[in-house]
Amino acid sequence: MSLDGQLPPKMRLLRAAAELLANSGGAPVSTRQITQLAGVTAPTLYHHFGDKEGLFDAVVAAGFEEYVAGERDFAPSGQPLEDIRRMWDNHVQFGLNQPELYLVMFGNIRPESRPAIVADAEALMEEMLNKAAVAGQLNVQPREAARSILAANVGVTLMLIAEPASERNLELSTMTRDAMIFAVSAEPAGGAAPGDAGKSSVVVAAIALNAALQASHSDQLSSSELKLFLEWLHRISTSPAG
Amino acid sequence: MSLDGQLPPKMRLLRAAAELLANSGGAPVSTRQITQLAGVTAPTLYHHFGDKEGLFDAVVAAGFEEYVAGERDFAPSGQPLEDIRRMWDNHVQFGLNQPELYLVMFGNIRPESRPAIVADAEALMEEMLNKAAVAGQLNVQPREAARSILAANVGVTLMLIAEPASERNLELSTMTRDAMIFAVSAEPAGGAAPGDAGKSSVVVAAIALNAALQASHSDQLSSSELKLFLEWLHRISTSPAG
DNA sequence: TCAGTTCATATAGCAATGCTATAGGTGCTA
DNA sequence: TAGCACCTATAGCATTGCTATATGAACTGA
Repeated sequence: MSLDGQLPPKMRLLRAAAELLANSGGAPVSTRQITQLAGVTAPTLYHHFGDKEGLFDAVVAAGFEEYVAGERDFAPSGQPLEDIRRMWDNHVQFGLNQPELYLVMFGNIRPESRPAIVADAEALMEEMLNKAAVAGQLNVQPREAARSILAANVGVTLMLIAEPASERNLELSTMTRDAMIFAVSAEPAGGAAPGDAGKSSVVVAAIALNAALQASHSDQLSSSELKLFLEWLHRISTSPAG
Repeated sequence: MSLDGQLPPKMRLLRAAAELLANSGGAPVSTRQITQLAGVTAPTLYHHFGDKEGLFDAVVAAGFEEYVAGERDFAPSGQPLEDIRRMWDNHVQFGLNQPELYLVMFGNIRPESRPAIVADAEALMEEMLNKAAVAGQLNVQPREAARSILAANVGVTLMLIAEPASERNLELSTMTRDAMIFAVSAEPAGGAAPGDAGKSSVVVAAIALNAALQASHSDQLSSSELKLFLEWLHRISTSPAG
């Protein structure tokens, strides 16, 4: 029942935890199950990982590597928004392929304590959205867009995981995905802009400018400065004289 | 330390569980804490609720009543989509006001076992969206729209709960909300339709027709029938002769 | 009035959980 | 070989959810 007898105990613990987590079918996984499968006794676990949560965090870190690899492993298509779509789909697929791991990563929410993984995922998406912003394809700041899209992405994935596998309808995902991307994009395939339809191309240009500044590592506008900047631009673009 | 000595033990257990849950700050709540605060011993709990989860479900049911009351307690504005916005905001506010309860209700996801509460919330939103559909304001079937909007709504609320209270930015909510509502609505304030911009008013009319049939309690189209129906309509509306 | 039945609560304790105080190897450097 | 740091095991603690069993109370039918 022990796992790969010759690996170091730390690795065996990691693998055992990952395997049990993946096959637990939602049931909680005990430290005793893990240590037994790893062929190790309890203090070894706590020596290496401090906590049960510490061990799980380590498993999650490995899972996150896999997730990030999936998010990066397609060549940039040159159309950043298309890449965002693929990121979304990859996110959902990762969640459905490894629901237990996904739930540990994204479903273990506690008030006022955000899992580090969420911040990382946001950064990943923001990075991609920055390219869209530089290309003048974004309606809002990349950070806000990333947060919004990721929130919807997580929500959809959780819903799909919660559903019986036979009833899962990926249309929920694609529909929500396109809605979110359309909402943040400056140039929809159809024509007009969403929501407050007054958002002019000046705003888009300003966001693109800020993103470009950020990409060039030069001094950039603070969020409050950008807000004021946008306000001025908006006033100019809608003034009778302008 | 006991709670309202004269209420029946069942009620005392419910109140004790609710109170501990609300003030636990995310820490797990034990049955011993609950029974002690309720001034009752363990078997009483299991006699009335069977399970710890059974007790929590009962607490959730009470919380859900409150939630539903919030969702219904504003007069229909005559603009269903505006009511959907209020439902969304009420949902988020409920989550932020009672994060622990919310997490038990919507955050306790397990693979392939969807909390009953989610289905109820979906039904609630679908009901409202039906009015929009009858009014010809919907781009997709009410059920799909409800699922999509609710998924995003839950995702956003979970994100906001996970954030430190000081950093919470409700713009994330309003932005995502408007994006989702815009995506499912037939007549955006601006002009064109989202995504596949080819969706004609014929589709909207068909959805409105189906919703009206459903509301009138007469025989309605099955989802597969509707799909075929829509396909025909689409073919007609895009045919050279039409 | 009183035995019988049912409901509701208490006593005491079980198995499983996460975790740890303490001690025992094991391999290195001096 | 002595000393030292690192890693692991024995054994056990407190807490967890839960229950087998028994006791009390309230009602029912004769």
